[in-house]
Amino acid sequence: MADTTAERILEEAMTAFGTRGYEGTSLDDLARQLGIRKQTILYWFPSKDTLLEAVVDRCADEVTNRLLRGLEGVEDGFGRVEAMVRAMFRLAARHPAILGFLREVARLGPPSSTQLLARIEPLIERASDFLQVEMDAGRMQRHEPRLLLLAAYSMVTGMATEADVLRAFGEEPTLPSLLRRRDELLSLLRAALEP
Amino acid sequence: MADTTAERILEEAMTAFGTRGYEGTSLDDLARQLGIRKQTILYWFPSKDTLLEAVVDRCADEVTNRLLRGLEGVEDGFGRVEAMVRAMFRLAARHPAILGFLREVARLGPPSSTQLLARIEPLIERASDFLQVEMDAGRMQRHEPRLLLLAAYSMVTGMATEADVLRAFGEEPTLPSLLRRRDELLSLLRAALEP
DNA sequence: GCCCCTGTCTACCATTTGGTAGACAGGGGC
DNA sequence: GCCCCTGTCTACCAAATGGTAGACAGGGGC
Repeated sequence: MADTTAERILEEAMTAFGTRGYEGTSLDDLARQLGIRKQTILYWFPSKDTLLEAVVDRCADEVTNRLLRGLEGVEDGFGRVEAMVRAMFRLAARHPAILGFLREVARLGPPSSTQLLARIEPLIERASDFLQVEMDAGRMQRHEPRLLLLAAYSMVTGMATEADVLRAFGEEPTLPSLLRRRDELLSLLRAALEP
Repeated sequence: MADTTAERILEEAMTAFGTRGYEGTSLDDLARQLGIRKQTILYWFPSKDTLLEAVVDRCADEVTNRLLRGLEGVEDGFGRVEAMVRAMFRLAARHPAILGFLREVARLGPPSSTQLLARIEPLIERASDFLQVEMDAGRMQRHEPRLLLLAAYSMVTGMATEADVLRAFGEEPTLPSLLRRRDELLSLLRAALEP
């Protein structure tokens, strides 16, 4: 958020990597978009790889914070699932490229994907444990917790991004449409989870 | 399938584009992997863009055929949903890169994404109509048909690909694991759709 | 035997890319 | 006033990339 040069570079790089891809983004393009020279980027981040690592870290932080804040004060069973979905869609609305970046990192594979996942794994663990407890207590229909999470994650990233695919499915990349998609996804999850 | 040079190039290009990305794949790499020279590729496909278009067409054909064949003879309500999911997972098992390629095309945006979607749209239309009929007849829980399709599509591509993400969710990229993911996804869909 | 057509290759080329070397501006410490 | 440190820039560079031009091998038609 601070308007330092390094921050501005990170922000723009995340957007660019998330939309045009890592290999599809040249340092010169990035610099032009920022109104600076490529060498200034290389001053702050000694190589393109280093820049990617930094963006990954920043992205992990943002996702983590957003999810944790979304969960604050929400205690009951399905409410917590709903809170997480809402948090992710809020993220997608405010910063559309971030989910695209997540997907790009997954595609790039190690070492970036390993780095990102190491940061996110605790969240997965926690969510998985929570689901297990709820299911054991009979407050949710039984499913494999981790696979359920994977399915939910796929749905969220898919439904929040993929502008062109959306168009084929009759959706416009607008905010009201995004909210409709969120509500539909919640309705699906509710049908699949509530007893 | 014919072992002509053009076919071999298309096959290898789909795999490469789907795993390393379009910009991440150079014609020289591609040629090396095929044991030929780059100029032979440019003989069959006058430019990299042209090659991409051809791969998109081929991919659309393959997905269409696979889905239509999967649906043959399956008439009852949820059975058709299940048949489509099974067909997609069969595709993923036999040709893992193809779903990655779908995703890559979505990321690349127009004109490739437009081209692909124009070919697939009839399928979406048909599936959407079918779901609407089933819901109207009370044989399925009510959801927005097109959004439901989008969610299902996202889940399938997400759960069938993303090897590294899978690892974080405790899944190995093996065939038995793939089948477990398929069954879990079907169980989710069943819970959300059957009355 | 000759010709031409198809398919692959060698030889290049201009542009782009990530990265290095070093000039230079400006501002604070002393 | 001088120094040094920080941050940005100009000037390059070697490698890689998509693409062009054209040589060449071989096989079928006649």
